[in-house]
Amino acid sequence: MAIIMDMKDLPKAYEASSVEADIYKKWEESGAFDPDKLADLDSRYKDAEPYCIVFPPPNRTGNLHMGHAKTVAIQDILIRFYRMLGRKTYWVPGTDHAAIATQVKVEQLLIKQGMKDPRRELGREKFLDKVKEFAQSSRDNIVSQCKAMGGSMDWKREKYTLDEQRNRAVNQMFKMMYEDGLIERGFRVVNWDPRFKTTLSDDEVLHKETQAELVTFKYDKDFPIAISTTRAETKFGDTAVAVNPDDERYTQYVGQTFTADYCGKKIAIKIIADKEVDMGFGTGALGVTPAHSMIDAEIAERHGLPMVQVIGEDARMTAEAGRAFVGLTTIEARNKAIEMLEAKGCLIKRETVPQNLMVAERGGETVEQLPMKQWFIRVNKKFKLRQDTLGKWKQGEETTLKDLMRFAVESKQTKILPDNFEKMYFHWVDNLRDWCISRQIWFGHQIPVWYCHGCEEKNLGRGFQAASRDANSSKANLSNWYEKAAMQPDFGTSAFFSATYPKKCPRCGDDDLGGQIPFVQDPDTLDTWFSSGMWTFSTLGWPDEAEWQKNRAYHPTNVLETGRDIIFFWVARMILMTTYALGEVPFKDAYLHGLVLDEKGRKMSKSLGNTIEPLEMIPKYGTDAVRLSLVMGTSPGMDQKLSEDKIQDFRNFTNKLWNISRFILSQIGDADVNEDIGKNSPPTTSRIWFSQRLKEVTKSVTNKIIKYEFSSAGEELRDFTWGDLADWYLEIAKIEKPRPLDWAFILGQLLLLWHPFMPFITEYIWQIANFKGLCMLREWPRGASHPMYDREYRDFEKMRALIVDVRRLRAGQGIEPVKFIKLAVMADEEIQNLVERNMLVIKSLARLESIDFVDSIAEGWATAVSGMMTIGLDLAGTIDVEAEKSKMQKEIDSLKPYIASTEAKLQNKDFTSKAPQKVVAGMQAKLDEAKAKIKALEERLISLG
RNA sequence: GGACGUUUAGCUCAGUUGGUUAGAGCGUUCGAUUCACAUUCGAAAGGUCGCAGGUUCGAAUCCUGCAACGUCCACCA
Repeated sequence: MAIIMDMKDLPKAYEASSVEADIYKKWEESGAFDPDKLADLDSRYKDAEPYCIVFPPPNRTGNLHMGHAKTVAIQDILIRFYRMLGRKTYWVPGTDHAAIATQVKVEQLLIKQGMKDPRRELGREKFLDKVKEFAQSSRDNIVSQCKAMGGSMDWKREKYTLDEQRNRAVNQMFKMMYEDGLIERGFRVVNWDPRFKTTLSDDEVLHKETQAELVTFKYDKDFPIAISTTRAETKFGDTAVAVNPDDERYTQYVGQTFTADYCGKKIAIKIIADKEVDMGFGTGALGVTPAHSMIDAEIAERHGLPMVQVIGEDARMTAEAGRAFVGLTTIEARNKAIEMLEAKGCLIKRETVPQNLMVAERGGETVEQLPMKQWFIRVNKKFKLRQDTLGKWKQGEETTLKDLMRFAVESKQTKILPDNFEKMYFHWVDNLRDWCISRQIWFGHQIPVWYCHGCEEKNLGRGFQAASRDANSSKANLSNWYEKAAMQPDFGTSAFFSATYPKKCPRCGDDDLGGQIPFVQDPDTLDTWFSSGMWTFSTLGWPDEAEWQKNRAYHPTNVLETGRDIIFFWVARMILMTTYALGEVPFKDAYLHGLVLDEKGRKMSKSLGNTIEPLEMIPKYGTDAVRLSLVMGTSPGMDQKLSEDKIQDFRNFTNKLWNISRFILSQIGDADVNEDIGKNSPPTTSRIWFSQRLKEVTKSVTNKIIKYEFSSAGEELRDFTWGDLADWYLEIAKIEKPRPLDWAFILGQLLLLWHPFMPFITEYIWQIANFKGLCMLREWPRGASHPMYDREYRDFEKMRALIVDVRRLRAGQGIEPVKFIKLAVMADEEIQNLVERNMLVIKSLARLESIDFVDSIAEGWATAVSGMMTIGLDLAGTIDVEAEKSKMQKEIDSLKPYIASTEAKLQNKDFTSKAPQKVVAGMQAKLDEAKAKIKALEERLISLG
């Protein structure tokens, strides 16, 4: 780092971009980011209490945006603060492979480069190589951007959701959950994204408001009941019509089965009674399509109805829809079916209704509901706990994942902040359905399950779906054999791991195929949130015993700090995984911050062109300014609007701090800042006041950071720095001239307090000042509440009021700021003493030639009246007496209603008896002051005639 | 359809269990430039706290209703 030896060489403006990289390097090389090295650097970290945060791993999909920058800024404040407080801080960095998001991104890049169907053209291996290459370069970007933001993570322990150790954790978790019956493979209706040809979890499906045509019809002319639908093309798959059991219109049909000819396809429809059916909607009868509706599938399950799939994975009609429809898109089929119904006279009504279309979160493609064989985590299933859990359940007791998730937050073992998010969390948990965890994409943790090829051969034609999508693994056209085998207790989990899958299939045996039986791994991959759900403990080494035990003290982590938008995706799933596997919560607090929006309140997006890029702002305004802009003026959980102007405002503040420091450094001069301590500077009113303010602000800021009130803490510090220190104490000190070591103390404390918010500039000045060691490792300042009603403290406020009154009077009378003029003061002895003691300061700050104590203000002088004194400024007879009088009259008039209403309150016995004494006394004091003021004003008016 | 949130100065937002005449930053207006900083300094103007009721000695704050905006959840087929 370029240490500037001569203070005079310090530039007038702080040049962030020329110093930040060197400072970061210095921190990193010191080893202070590594919790195990802290004790070597400072003995106070020996046996210190751990403080751990896992950094929400950014997706390896490109660069970081302002939301990430905000995450780094807030967490770095916490980490630096607690490190300075003496905690053994461990901030775990890492990245997320983000499965589908990354794969889709790379696919689009390759298409841009000219490929038509990259996956088909490259094949699984080569395509994955491309994805990995991209993921690696994303990772490098992410790391360098976190560093640019000043993030003090321990980079030596960087983790990746798709690295080997995380893969072991995923496999272990899968195995445990499978053994406990919580993971199962089932044939169920799932959300299917026809564009990317993969399943989606419920949370990855959005609902978009649209208009749809609701048609009311009969399957054919002879069918007794009319139904309504917006999806006529699915009706080939109907196997029942459901009516409400109380609906008398239809009771006669319930239990009967009719055959109908629906647009050329013979269908068998059973009439069933089900309470779910709303009698008031449409005809009161519901066509049940078990294969293409989760709700209908549930009804079908209750009534034992068959399932007929009429839409395929390509979102086109299957052969089950009949020869005339097979191969049509859903929209084509819908229109054709409606036409045919109309032609046959079966169409009763067409109307337009609002409808929610299910759409993929990524890509916006319409999501189909199809029956498929997939892997699920069963959230409502009872299982035996592997260990004592959350202080409520004993090992071996039964519960459900849902109950664990609920209790973790209900018992406040995890506190969600701000707490209104708890309500949303409970609502989500209570309505949670089984989580479909298998995906038909290539990038991710492959499901750790192997199938017997031999058994597959025997089951040709009923192969599982993934194979047909996978050009490279046609041989992997495997089986539903697995699930049968899995039901055999002796098969159990032995097929899970590549090293341990059975060489001999218990079903086929060697003889059937005359040799070795090849086993093939399930080609599907896991939902990316499966691996990120384990992030707090998989990053600490689980399930590798040695490393996990070494890091055990960091878990539960202290706080999970992340954007409010991923509370369900991530926060909830971490609670699920962790309470299940460890019996404890993943983090004590979950602090959620709001989204960073553009200045008009819109989401930032590349397509809108309204993004503000951290990488452009940092060189332009400095990292510290960017960090402040993301923290100040925000409150927990609330979205924030960000503009470049705001960042610029905070750049101005960093420059203010720079110049404050530059001035103080010039006062310190050559003094050795690390040598103490002769006698203190004389205890003036200002000095005592300032040192009390410093302690008071320190205490308050400390408490606020602990309570996650970063904005409030930062604002208090800013007001203190800019207002109390720069505007007042510094100006006063130019006259009172404190000793260099007192200056050094003030500068040191100021830098320490600001360090968590503005690490770069504070460290830089710390080094310039030649303070000992690194700012980032010094002890956090100790504060104190200032003694209430302390005399010097109040004296200073009076003096400040006097100076402001004079300035106001001068400005009001248009007196040139450079001109020194005479002041007359009418006040009691106490005030006179105060003024005497601080004569030089007051004269200088208020630009006064002299101050005289008088019994009355001379006639040609301008006056200002406060409750404690009346002052007069010598205007050398230029004053407009009438204007002066009317100004005073106005002031009197505005005071009178206040006095009247306050007196009324104080005479009200209800008030004086019920309100606290402090409030009554305070009001009385204010009233007395106002009365004194009005009296003085009136006297002055009389003296002016 | 359900839930949650927001509504305070021209703009962005504070306002901590109800308590004295509601605050800050930016912007605006007026004035200032050798002396740490014009990325600055001094001063000023600007608000019936979304609307309507209620509770209370006292409401921006608590309760009820309404409105506007926003977010999340949800397949009345």
